[in-house]
Amino acid sequence: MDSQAQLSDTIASQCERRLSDCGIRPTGQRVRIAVLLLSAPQHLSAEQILDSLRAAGARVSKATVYNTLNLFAERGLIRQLSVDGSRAWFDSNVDAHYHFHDLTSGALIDVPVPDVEFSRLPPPPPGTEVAGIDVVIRLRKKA
Amino acid sequence: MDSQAQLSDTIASQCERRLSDCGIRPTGQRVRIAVLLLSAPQHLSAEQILDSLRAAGARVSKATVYNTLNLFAERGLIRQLSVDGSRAWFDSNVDAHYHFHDLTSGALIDVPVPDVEFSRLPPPPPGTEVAGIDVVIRLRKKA
DNA sequence: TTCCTTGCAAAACTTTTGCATTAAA
DNA sequence: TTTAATGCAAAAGTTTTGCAAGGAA
Repeated sequence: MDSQAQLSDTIASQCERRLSDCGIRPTGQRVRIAVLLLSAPQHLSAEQILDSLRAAGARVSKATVYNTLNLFAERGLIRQLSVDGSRAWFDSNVDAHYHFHDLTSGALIDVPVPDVEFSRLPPPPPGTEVAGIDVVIRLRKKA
Repeated sequence: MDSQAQLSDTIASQCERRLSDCGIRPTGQRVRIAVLLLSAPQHLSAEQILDSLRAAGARVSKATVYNTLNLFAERGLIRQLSVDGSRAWFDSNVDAHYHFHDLTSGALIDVPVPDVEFSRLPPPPPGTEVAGIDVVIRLRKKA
């Protein structure tokens, strides 16, 4: 076994562990998706994940990708974002953070929490409480 | 002509005027959609607008509703929002503002700009400038 | 007439679902 | 063996598009 394969095994093992910890049975497809998505903080669409896995030679169905992403999101392993109306983006960074959205390229860039500070926020309407705050800073090319 | 009809005429005339001012030819369907949407600050989906117009007896097609909403948004008469992945919401309030998003009911509520104050914001990446900032405060039922 | 708008249907796209098959414990 | 996951295809939901017909200038 070369070091590349060994490294992959390690990552796969870590992912299996994370899935198990969340009460998710670490099946082949789920681990593959986890390895792809959880290896680094990133934003991927279902289509990108499907293409990536198939390009790597895996046999995966669209249904499984969606089922898996929804399951991961439900268990808090990933976060589903709605920044543009076109499709969902799946964010492997589940720590609180915000986003730049580059309108030219469509790219999403993480903004760490300490980089945004609110000195005033409205009180939530009666009977409700704040579940979370999403901030999307839209970017265009500088004039 | 009763006062109700007179009032409607006035609103329709105002809408026609706004469309003309934006370089949009004020056709029957466009004015109808403008009257519905621009009469008050609100958030409507394409489907809601279609249903509303048809319930009022108008002959309108889905294609025209979408064409018109896209045209209005392009000209800055309305704003298209992506708060949940399910569909687009069209906001007749184009002044800068933010939103509460009630996760229980799905309702959107405007948050005036002065109610949110940033004491710190990240600098935009090199070569870009901030085109706008969207803030969505998600609400759940209070425990 | 000429250009633009509309309606309808179909297409395009993303996401979900039903069901037979396969894999996991 | 028993339960759950997968693949495939089809369905569902939203939005766009092609094109013929209708309306405005």
